[in-house]
Amino acid sequence: MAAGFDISALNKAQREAVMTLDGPVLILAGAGTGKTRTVTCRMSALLENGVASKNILAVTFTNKAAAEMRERVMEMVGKKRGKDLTVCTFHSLCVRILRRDIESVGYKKNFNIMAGGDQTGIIRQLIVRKGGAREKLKPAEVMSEISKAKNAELPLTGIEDDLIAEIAVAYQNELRAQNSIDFDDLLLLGEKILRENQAARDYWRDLFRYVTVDEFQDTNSLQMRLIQKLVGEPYNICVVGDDDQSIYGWRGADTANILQFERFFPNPHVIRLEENYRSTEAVLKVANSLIKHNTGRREKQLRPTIMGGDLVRLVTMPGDDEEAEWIVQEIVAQREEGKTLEDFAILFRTNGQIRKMENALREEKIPYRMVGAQSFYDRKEVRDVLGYVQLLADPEKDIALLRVLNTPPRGIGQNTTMLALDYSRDHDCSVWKTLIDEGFLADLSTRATGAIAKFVQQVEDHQRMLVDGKAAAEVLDSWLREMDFLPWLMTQCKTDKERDARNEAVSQTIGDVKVATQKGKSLQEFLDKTALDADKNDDDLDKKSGVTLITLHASKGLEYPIVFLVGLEEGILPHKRSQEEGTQDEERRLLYVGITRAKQRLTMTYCSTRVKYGKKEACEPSSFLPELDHDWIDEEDYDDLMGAEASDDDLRSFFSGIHSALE
DNA sequence: ATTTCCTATCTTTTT
DNA sequence: GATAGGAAAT
Repeated sequence: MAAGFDISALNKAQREAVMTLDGPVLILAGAGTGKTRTVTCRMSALLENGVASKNILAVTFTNKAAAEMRERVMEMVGKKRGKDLTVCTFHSLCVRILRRDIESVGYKKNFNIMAGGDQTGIIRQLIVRKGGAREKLKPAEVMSEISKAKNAELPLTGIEDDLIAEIAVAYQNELRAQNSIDFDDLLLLGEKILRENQAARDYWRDLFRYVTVDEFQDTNSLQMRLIQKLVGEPYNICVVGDDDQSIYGWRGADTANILQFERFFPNPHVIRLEENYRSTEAVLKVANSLIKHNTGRREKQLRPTIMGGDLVRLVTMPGDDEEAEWIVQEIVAQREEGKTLEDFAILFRTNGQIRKMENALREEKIPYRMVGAQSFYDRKEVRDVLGYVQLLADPEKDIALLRVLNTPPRGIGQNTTMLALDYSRDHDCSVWKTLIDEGFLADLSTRATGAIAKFVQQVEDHQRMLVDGKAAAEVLDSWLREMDFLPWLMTQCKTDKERDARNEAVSQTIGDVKVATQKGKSLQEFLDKTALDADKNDDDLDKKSGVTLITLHASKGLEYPIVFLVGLEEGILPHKRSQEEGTQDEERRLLYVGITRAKQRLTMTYCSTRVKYGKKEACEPSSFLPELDHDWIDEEDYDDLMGAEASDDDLRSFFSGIHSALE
């Protein structure tokens, strides 16, 4: 028996989960109840009981969660035995299914995954072309309608708004013409293959005999259907979830799936984990008092194992400046008590709230790490570099070609680009083919043809270097040098900080190419991975030290000794939009998730004023605040706190500041 | 064709 | 208060 796998360390319910290996299992795991531990132990138990690692599949929602789960199982059973485990997201699972059999649903094998900015770009173009610009149609709205239709298995033509339907159909045609699919197609086609192609279904069912789905409350109906197709008798499926932590309703997640589960997979073994090992009683009392205001949830109580604890603090701030400054001061003060920066997390509802906090931290020279801000792969310079990689792999991918055609500027402007695009459409060929087409070049000015010839030459030269066996990363690097990409990029930057960040991003991308190709991956495989790896951040987050700044959404599954939950104002949490859409329950769950991240200390703040769009506006306290159990809350006011501290702590730290400055 | 300067719009949350 | 997209100037 491998070390590290100790069943006696588990409680009764957890042990039951670990020992029930066959048949459908539904684990209802409240926040902080040792869910990950239970699931990883259960997977180790499967291995202990002789199930081959290649027959085990665990599906998660983020790549990060997948990596973490894999690592923890490996720790328990050893690298060798866990080697062939499949732990991945729904989306990467579907990529595997599609790579094998996509031809049976009418796409070519070397399909392309369309995500992020490229997707928005296509939609934006189509909005302009179809005349949606004057209706102020937003790409995000169109995308969300398309996504809804796909997830509900409805035809795009059935979208209610005629204009959006038209754009949606055009969008799908565009993707099809590019042999590209988007995130939703990934699931849609994966499910379709499993449904229609019996050989494929048999193959995957035979391979994955034991399936685990993490964060089950976040599955949408399409993912649910996919699971159904993937898991056949004897239904060795285990799902883990908590309806109180369902915060992705806007992406189609449906807690009804937890109920559905019992219909699709008969007589599941239901196990409830309600004993919380993470937070103090005070934190849990407040969390429970909030969540019980939601209707239609499975009644459950998180039972504390750590009794008492500091009262939850609720501090009223005059404005968002003071909020940021005060929190930073708190961190400084508590650090002196021996806490490390990694113990602190600041949680907020919207990304717009980050900046003030960042500035305040930087002023005090406190390092911080950010989660859930802009995705690495959505950065302009990274997508440009990836565009060039795509060109090396296949110049007929129009989107990539158009993206870098004049980036950096090389004399192929809007006019020429539009002409090329029209020509390629008329002749039903790729833009690349157009650029090397005599018939097209004949009508252009010598200046334009010269610029195009030079570009085409570059592409061909570097493709040849690749064929000649030169490493892809080197080819890419020399090409970027040849076109003075970095110098040009630097001129686009305003600050040194920006220059550093972009420089770093570019060299990291080149490094990523190097690593991937050294591992024997093709360039196309590398590009696929980047498309799915939306949660990749600048550096490995865990390696970075400092205070964590994180959105409530991104914080799910994480825990911190000391949590600041900021901006508890009506319109922010609950978000203004949720009132219009009637989704306050989800906002309440979001706050619940935030509260239950805290292990020891929780401080919530709200501001009487906040700067929005550069204008100071008055704010109301969040309507959730009166719902909280005030027996466990200590209400404080910024002015009182500062008044009191100025005569005491503040002065002391002021003088110690002077003291250290003189040293 | 490219740069620069102005203006309208924006803020949920993400695989 | 940033940023993207458009008009005007180079």
